[in-house]
This record gives sequence, C-alpha cells and structure tokens, in this order.
Amino acid sequence: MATMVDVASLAGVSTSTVSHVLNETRHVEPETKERVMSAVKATGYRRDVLARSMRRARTDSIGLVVSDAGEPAFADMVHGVEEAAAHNGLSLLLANSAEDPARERAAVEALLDRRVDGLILARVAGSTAGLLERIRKEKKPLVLLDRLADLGGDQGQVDQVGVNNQAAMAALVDHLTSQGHERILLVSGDLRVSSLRERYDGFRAAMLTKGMAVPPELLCEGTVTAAATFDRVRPLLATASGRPTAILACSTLLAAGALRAVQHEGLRVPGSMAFATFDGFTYSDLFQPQITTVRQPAFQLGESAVSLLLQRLENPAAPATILRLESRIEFRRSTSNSSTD
Amino acid sequence: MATMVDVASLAGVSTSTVSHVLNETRHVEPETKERVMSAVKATGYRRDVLARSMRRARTDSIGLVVSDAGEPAFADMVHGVEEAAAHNGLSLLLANSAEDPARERAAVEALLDRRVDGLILARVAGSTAGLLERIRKEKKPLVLLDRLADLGGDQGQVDQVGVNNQAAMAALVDHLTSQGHERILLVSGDLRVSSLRERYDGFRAAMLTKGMAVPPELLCEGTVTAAATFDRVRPLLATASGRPTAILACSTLLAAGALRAVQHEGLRVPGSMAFATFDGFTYSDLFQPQITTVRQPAFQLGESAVSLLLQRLENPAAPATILRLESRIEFRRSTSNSSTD
DNA sequence: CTGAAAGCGCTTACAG
DNA sequence: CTGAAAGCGCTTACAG
Repeated sequence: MATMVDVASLAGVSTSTVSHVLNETRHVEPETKERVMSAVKATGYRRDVLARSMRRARTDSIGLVVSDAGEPAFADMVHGVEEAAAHNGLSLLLANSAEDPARERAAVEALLDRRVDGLILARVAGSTAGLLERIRKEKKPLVLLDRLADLGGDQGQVDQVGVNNQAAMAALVDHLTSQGHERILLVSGDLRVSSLRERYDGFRAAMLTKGMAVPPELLCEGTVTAAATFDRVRPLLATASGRPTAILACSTLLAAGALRAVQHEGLRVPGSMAFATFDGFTYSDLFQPQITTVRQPAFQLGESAVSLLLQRLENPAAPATILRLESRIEFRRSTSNSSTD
Repeated sequence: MATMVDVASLAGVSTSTVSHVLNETRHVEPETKERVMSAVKATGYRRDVLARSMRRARTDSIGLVVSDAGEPAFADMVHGVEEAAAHNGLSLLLANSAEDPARERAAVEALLDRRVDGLILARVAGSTAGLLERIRKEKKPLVLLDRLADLGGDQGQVDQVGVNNQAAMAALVDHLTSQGHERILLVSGDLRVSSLRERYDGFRAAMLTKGMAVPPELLCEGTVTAAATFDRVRPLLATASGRPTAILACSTLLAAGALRAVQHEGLRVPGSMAFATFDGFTYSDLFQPQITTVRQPAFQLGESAVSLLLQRLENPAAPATILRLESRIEFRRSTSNSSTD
C-alpha cells in the first residue's frame, strides 16, 4: 500500500502539501495540486482512515444499535438511517442487540472503541440504566430512536425521535368503540419498553375518556415472546362468557402470539373476534385475515434520528430535541362489523 | 481519556510493560502486573483500538454486506453471522446495499478503509465484476454468502456458502407433478443472481428429467420488483385457456408480485391455482393462503460463512471451500389437491 | 505559497 | 525480567 510519503516524494512536495491538497484545507498552487493528484493516481494511494482518525476529532462514522434489524419496523428505520447517513457523507456501523442488554452493551462499547462520532440507539427492554450514563461520560452525541427515555429533569435531556403513540391509540380506541366494542383485550407486552408503555397508558386514557371500564383481566402485559403471549392470551378466550370482542396488540410479535391463540380457540377474525395491531406484518395485503394496523413512519424516524445527530454535532450545547412523528392507521376488515368474515 | 503513558507513570513502569501486561505477550512479575492493573483501574484506562490497529495486522473486526437485512432470509443470515462473530471475539460491521451496486461498492470501500480482517458478501444482482477483483487486490479474505460466484477456473476460487438449490427445486417439481400439475409457471426473477439462476436451471433440469415440456411463455424471468412481477404475471393468468395450474416463485419478493396478480385475477389458492415459493413470508402459519415454502437454513448459512472466514484467516493458502447446505420444504395447503380452498 | 517537525497512542524489535 | 526508542500514517501548528 502506498503511503502519503510515497505520494509526496513522487510529486516532489512535502506530506503537508499532499495532506492539504487531499483535504482542501489550504490553498495550493494549481500546478502543484496537479502534480500531487497525478502522484496519487500513479501510486494508487488511498488515505488511511485509521491514521487520519487518530489525529482528528472525527471519524465521519456513526453507530446504530437496534434490538432487531429483522423486524419490519426496525428494518425500515435502519434504511432511513442508512440513507441519511450516506447522504451526509457518514459511514454507518450497524449492530443488532437481539433484545439482549448484554449484547447491547457490548455493541455500544465496540462502537465507542471505534470512535464513532455519534450513536443512535433503539434500546432493548431491559437496557441497563448505566448505558446512557456511560455514553454521556464519553461525551458522545446520542439520539434515542423509537424507544425513548423517561429521564428525570436534572439528569439532562437526550435527543429523541419517536411516534405519537397516544394519538394513534386514541384513534384506534375511537374506531373500535364506534363499532360497538366494549370489551377490548389489550396485549401490551413489556412495559419497560417506552413505546409499549405509552401505548398502554394511551389505551387506558382513551378508554377513560370514553367513560369505559378497563377491567384488569383485559390488560395482558409483560410477555416478551410470541409463545408466552400465546400462553397468556389463550385462556382469556377459552370461554364465551366474559370473552373480549376485540383484541388490540401493541407490536408485531405480540400480534403473532395473540393471533395464534385466536386461531387455536377456533375463533375467526373478524367474524367472532375483531383484531388490530401496531406495526403489523409485511405483505399483509396479500393474506387473510386483513388486519387493521398502525403503521409508523419508520423510514422517516431513521432519517430524523440522523438529522438530530447532525444538529447535535454542530451545536453540542443546544437544548435537547424531542421529535414525535405521526403514525398512520390502515383500517382493514379485521375491525369491520359489516364484513361477513 | 487516560492514555498508556498515564498508566505507565502511575504504575512506575514503562509503556512496554503496560502493553505486555494488557496483551499477555511476555512474562511480567506478578507484583508488577498487579501495579499495572490497579493503575489501569485507577485511571479508567481503555486501550485505543485505532492506535492499536495501526500497529497490528488485525483489527479483530469483520465486515458483512447484504442486499437487504430486512428481508427475512437475510435477517436470519445476519443473526447467524453476528452470533458466530461475537462467539469468536470479532466485532461486526454491517452494511446494507439495498440491491444497489453503487451502494454495495461504497459499503465495501468503507469496510476496507476500516481495515476489517475479512469480508462476507451477499452480493446484489448487478454487482460489478470489479468488486471481487478489488477485494482480491487488497488481499482481504472474502466469503460469498447465499449468492455465489461463477468464477472461471484460473481466476482463483473464492470461499462460498449457499444452499443446494437444485435439490430443493427437484423436490418441489416432484411434488407439483405428483399432484398432476403439468403447466407450471416459474417466476424466477433476475438471473444474474446466482441463487435465482440455479433455481431456474434446476427447474428446467427437473422438468426435463420428468419428460415434461417447459414452454417459454411459462418462464417469467428478469423482474426485480414486486410491481414489475405483478405486471408480467397478470396477463399470463388473464384467460383460462393456456393458464398455468401452478405458480412457483423463486423468492419472497417474486412471490408477493405473483400472488398479487393471482388475486387481481380473482383466482383462489389453491382452489384455482397452486402456489409455492422459495424463502416465503414470516408468520405465514397465521395467514391464508398457507403457502408451500422452501426454507433456507439461513442462520446456519451465516454461521458457516464466519467459519469459512476464520479458516481462511488461519490458512490463507488453503484451497477454497464451497459449502452447500440443504433447504427444508414446508408443504402446505397451497399445493394440496385435496383442499377445498 | 510551502516545508520541517512534532505528535496522536499504541506495539515491538533491540538491548541489557 | 524490564525499558528506551523507533515507527505505524496521518494532521497541524509553526516558521519562513
């Protein structure tokens, strides 16, 4: 591999000049510049980013840690981040934490080791409290994505971008109650995940506003896998008496478990059970049942996270920004009374 | 940030000794070692991996570029790679190429710049011939994942891991013909993608073996998006005369386009059209129609790719390994004659 | 307009 | 058993 010294000697200049030409960081005579550039070409020189990073403050790279890049919503967020990063000349280091706090921690440490200029995190459910502290100590710009932090006032705020879960939930409850549903089973998952907590709180608030009861047996929370959700939901559907008339799942995973329970009990959607979910399934237009779904603007969430990070890099002292984008509800037959199936 | 010099002076030793203690690369008196370790703790010292990498041959990191980490099959491969990498103390730099050759090229360059110890690539359809050459020139270990290379003999071989597409296709054709299907529409996509090419070739070979005709109008190839596939497939289903009785899609994306065409024409699966696909949809057990699917052992593909890479790092001169794992076929109602729907 | 030289934080022969 | 010093490949004051 050719080094800068090779280029300099071939061009008959100093390495300072080569560096300045490459970085356009001070004026160089056109003719000299020319010589340098052709020496670069002749030697096939490529700047060593490791050495470069060691001298500079920046690495022009950012890190993204998501709990599972394979989940549809996260996949789109990743795309958004990639697009925006590439657009801004940043390279992206991506890591999955697989919903495992230890993996998440390890991923963050690896990214810090590589001196990323900033971090974007969609944290896992059991994310340790120390993680944000660790990043703050390193003085690394940080943006929280989708799963936000509920920080106390004096801990300092963090830039965050998520969706307006309350509003989406209110609209969904509106829709379901307008169809005459009074007994709605909420499958809300792990409430340590802020987005799930917000949906849970949003549901209760919306029901309260409507003057409707929310009996505890219709709040199914705490399950983390589809299988566990199946086990929890199934008994709730077993007997016709007291059975909910609608199920509302707060994530794709939860929807999968709940739907499996519905089918296991021989109930048809929407014939004998209405069903709606957040996030939902890919290619769902092709399959039955057609499920009413709250779609996040996932791609834009990713893009916005990068924007916030860039702003933060520009202006480290600015107050934190908290962005809430609006979701879109796709109404389908699974919550429609007029349907025959 | 504390540096090695800080640690050394606090412990009253040289930086050599600190380095050797940290790397366990030469014997150090237990008592000295102790002093160094407590100085490390006291200063909160963390080794600078950039500086370290600059002096060493290795960065203990590998790069993975996939065409879309959000597609189910690729998502599982990514998980396999991550798991195996973590297990071997390697950190993983992941990049999506979004089926765009330019993005792929940029991703590879970024990874080379970061001096990954090796690369794993699931290449895009239009991947430039120069890409492999570029990596070879850099003398970087490389493993091809899922989408293999059809290299000429004297270009030198590359380590690769994929599935046995021929065998899976033969079994599928066996299954369909045994159900009485003679007119099978093959939706094969972009034949520059080696796995799709293999499925295409496998189909023709299997049909030939059965002594069955493969009329050109039942070979739908070259489409890259679901929308384009829809447009190509729809007219083939428009009139009952000459309509295929079964459709075989070679990827999730192609299946989506074809299925949309089937539904647009008002045909029911499997009532009026049998349907099978490679890769398939997630959570497909929950939805109708239930589609016969060839599942790749995607996670294991990812793991195997890392194994091959590690072997290559150990032994750069060894002949290339080409690994073929077996897929599993999930037979479902979409290809079952006895079903009423 | 350009160059000589220090320095980023490590690793590793070389020497004792 | 340990240390002084060179060097990895850059960037950047400093000097002219």
